[in-house]
Amino acid sequence: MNRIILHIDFNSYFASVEQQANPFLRGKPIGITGKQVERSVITTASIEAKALGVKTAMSTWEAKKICPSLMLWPGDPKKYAAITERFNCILKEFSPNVSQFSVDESFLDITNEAEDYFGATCLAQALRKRLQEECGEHITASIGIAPNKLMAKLACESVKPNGLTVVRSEDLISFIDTRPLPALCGIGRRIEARLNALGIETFKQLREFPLEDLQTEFNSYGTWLHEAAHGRDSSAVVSSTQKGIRNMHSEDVKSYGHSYTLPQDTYDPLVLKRYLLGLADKVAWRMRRDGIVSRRVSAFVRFGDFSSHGEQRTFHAPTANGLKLFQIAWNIIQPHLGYTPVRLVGLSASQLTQGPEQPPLFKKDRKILSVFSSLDTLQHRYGSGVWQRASTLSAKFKTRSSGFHYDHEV
DNA sequence: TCTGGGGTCCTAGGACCC
DNA sequence: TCTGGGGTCCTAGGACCC
Repeated sequence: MNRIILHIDFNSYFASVEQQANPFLRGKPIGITGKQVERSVITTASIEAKALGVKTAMSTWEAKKICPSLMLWPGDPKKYAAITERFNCILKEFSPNVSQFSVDESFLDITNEAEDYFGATCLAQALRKRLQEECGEHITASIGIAPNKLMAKLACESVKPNGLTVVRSEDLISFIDTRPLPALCGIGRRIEARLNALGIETFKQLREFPLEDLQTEFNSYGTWLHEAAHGRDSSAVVSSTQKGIRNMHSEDVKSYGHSYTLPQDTYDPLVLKRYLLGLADKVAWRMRRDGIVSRRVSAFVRFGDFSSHGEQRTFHAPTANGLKLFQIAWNIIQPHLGYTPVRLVGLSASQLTQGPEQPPLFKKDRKILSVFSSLDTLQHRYGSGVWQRASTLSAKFKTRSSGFHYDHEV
């Protein structure tokens, strides 16, 4: 049976959320950035900013040069995620099969709800109306409808902003042929260049290129490209209704990570330890919240010259203990310090399994664990940021302490 | 005077086991 | 004195997405 898949993508999401919340920002070119506005990139440009040439991933410095009237606004990822949670509740009113693809994109399998493409169009219009009522007129979405996820996303991409495109099975090929290669989710800069090198510049050429030669060049990815050029994609919309947004990660998420660009590049190991421990605690808290433990840590630094270094370590007793994650991460990073100042530190935990950590052997450690359990309860109730290790406070607060005893503190 | 922060998947090669 | 074949686990690195 033919499926009907709907892809929805919120236009200039972070910028629209800010404009909806703050009338002063409406109609103005704004760029949402990372925490350190001056050392960051544009994560989302408002529609007005896009019209003036500002693009996602541009450095803020470059964006300002192109568009001097651009207002830079540090983003608030937690706020956006909370709003996404509300959107997802609305989407579930329209189909039980909703799969969140990113913070501002979701897929819905509406085969049973819509019955045919006319029904699908009506459903899409009703969905959009419902979203407007709930979230306000400044937050708009584009919708693509097609027989599979890949094509629904391609359709959605073709009508930004605020459009609705329906591609029926019989129109798939002619539709694909109107799109450039990089419009497909899965063809990035490198893949495009390699395709071009084979003389492939359009989907028609990709379709006609011998499958075996594609496989020689791209291995299994060659098969995928071949299928995509024919408009085929059999992947299912895997619903996350059972899990809820909070816990949607507990089942299939593969890693938990955080990274942080420092306010200034630094050589100071104490400063780096402070941030790294903060990141480790954030990662550990999310794991405990979701009932997950990890047995692999990767840590990385980016230096002032933008070279970077990272390594992974696997261990055999899975943990969700921030201090343990930190210690492993520090052991990875520490040997590489000292020659070039550090710009960014990051840490990620993977090889995840369900379940509580093995209770520690020693009484002292069990005591620490119970303290964390209480802190987790607090954090659950009042949100993250409700507690912080003394050692992760900025330097001026710990001038009287005896330095940084990361293995003795709670 | 420069480039965020969150993820996923794939491949290749070495170690190790049976 | 030579050295199979299958499988898993681990690390490094590269590509992609938003």
